[in-house]
Amino acid sequence: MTKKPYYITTPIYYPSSNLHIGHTYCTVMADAMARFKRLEGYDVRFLTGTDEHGQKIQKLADAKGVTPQAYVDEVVDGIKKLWATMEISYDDFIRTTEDRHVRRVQEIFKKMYAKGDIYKGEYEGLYCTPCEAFWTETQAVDGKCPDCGRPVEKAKEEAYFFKLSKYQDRLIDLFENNPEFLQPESRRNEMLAFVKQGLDDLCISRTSFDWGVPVPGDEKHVIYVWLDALSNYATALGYPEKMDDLYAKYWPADVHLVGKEIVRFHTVIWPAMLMSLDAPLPKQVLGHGWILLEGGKMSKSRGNCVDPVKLIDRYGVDALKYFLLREYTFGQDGVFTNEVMLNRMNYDLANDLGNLVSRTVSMIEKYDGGIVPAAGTDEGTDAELKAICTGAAEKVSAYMDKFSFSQALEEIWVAIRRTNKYIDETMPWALAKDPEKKDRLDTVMHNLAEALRIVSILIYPFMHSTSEKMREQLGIADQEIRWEDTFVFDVLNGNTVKKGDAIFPRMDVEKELAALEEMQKAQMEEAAKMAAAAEGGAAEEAKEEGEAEGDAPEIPYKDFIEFDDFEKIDFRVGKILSAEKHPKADKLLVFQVKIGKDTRQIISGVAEHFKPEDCVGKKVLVVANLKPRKLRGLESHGMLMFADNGDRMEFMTTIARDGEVVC
RNA sequence: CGCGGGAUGGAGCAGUUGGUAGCUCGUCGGGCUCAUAACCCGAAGGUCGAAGGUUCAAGUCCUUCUCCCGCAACCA
Repeated sequence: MTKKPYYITTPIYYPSSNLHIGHTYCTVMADAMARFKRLEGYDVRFLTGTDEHGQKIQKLADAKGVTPQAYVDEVVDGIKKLWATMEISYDDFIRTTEDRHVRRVQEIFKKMYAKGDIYKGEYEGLYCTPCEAFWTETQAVDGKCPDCGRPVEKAKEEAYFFKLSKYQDRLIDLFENNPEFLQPESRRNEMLAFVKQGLDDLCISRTSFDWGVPVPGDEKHVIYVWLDALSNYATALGYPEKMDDLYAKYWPADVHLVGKEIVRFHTVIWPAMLMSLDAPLPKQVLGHGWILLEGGKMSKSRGNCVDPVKLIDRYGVDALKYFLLREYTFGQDGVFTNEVMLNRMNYDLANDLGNLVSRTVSMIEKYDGGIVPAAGTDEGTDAELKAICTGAAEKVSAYMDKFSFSQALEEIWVAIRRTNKYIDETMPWALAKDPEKKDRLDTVMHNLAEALRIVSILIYPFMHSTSEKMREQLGIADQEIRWEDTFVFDVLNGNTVKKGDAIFPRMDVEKELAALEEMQKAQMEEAAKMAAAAEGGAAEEAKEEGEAEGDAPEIPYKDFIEFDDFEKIDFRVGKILSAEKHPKADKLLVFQVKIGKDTRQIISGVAEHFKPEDCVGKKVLVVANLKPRKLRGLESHGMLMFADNGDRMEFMTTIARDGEVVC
């Protein structure tokens, strides 16, 4: 009998820094699904990896004074270690810098070129000369380079384009006729709207940096991120050079699991690429939500980042995995707090499951000398217990098919709670006092052991170590774990249980919260230190603390300017007479600033950082001769100076008198 | 009218194709002592953001509105 293939992937992560709990979340889901499908009897292939090219990596490496390869090698090493710690059961880990990938991406490029879907054109964008970087209109903050803050200008460079627009109709068709292709459904509508808006051809090469896969036959170009990165799902299977082995078996992928922020690339660009290649499309793309912290996204510079390794050290892999899978509903954002996590671990793992194992094994040891008795005659409540336990697997499967991890686990816990209840109903301690009821007592003990045996199989895909611990205590560690064994009861007989340590010790939530807070404080202090170090010039130190998404880019020094240039700036002390919100902009504050005899209006984008009333009366540093400019209808005559650490801003205050010159 | 998401008992969330509103925690009361001060039972508590509409029937479909949250715009 040949097993049905099942191919599941995570995104390939960008190793610009260490990963946080969001990446962990995604990978844990993929792992649970992979393990689940294996247990169900599928021939599973689970792919993860890293996307290692691009300008950002090149720059980070430069700043650190190492080659890009050396830089990514180190980070990737860390990522692999994390996955080892998380016991992630991937079958393949692809790195886009690997020869197998580079070669195959070039083949893919050639194929698409031969098909006529790639043409050479001109890429027009905003160019920052010193950084040698192109930015889009939206990336460039206010006509300035987001990296160095210097002005960008419109520029063109020769580039290759993919005729994405050619596939617009087929993509619309895909979304409209294959509701399964993209889940959850809300995302599908979003993408459909996006595609219907009209698609631009996609720029797929760059000449402004060289850390990438060279364009075959035109080596001053490197292939730009998406063509390179998305291809991994196929190149990892050998496509297009070796199609008869893994590719033949596993493509098209059953599931690409991705974060909601990259759904677009996976459901528009990737399918279009495959259409161009005349290759089958993946069966499904699933966009999961984000794990948010109270008060917004995680940010390492704020020090409020959740470090999965620290949580694992403290609570164990299984507890963390359980929490992630149980607490959040797929596709939706969820909020992470230590308290929620600790409570979840206590209630479900320690109280319900751990305690159940503990009390059951104790009783079997006490009443039956540790030997699990054979099945006896059914009575009263036994049938219901059996029905729930043997029926759980089917329900779990149904939920797993929908990627409803949370509900799948809930279903397992229904069985666990029912088993706890069963103990109360049957009152073994009372049975034990009456020798005539020994048969009944044995039956109860047998049934409890059976229930736990089934639970141990059900939880295996989610918490395999815990499953193994349970099976050890139940005395069935040497038996193979098979999904079909959850459908039957009455199989244990005569095996010896052995009480061990609590599989999930109950935690003192108060104490743990305090300890975690302590850790977090240390983390924040460290972050602050790093920031200080960076300001002091040790920019490369801070890079270690940089993070993947949503982080402030690290700030290199600007190029030298002439003294003449410096002299052009007229710094003054100004006193803020009044401040109010800009009526037509959320982020702007309108200040009336007194500089000596002169009072003028200055607008700053700091409404998120200060309440207007808190600004009044401050004496601050002002650039007085900046050319006036209108901002959403109001004129600004100058610029207020702030210290900015990325999250928090401070006025550059002074005790000097307003109007005084700063030199 | 920039795009999108959300609004369900005190808190956090589930609610598949429309058919008596569920779960966990918390609260109150009770039971039990095998067990990790754990377990079990019962109760209180919701006009499912508001208003209309479709339907025999709507948290679930349609329209309008209010309020939150991302992203986008404004950040001299």
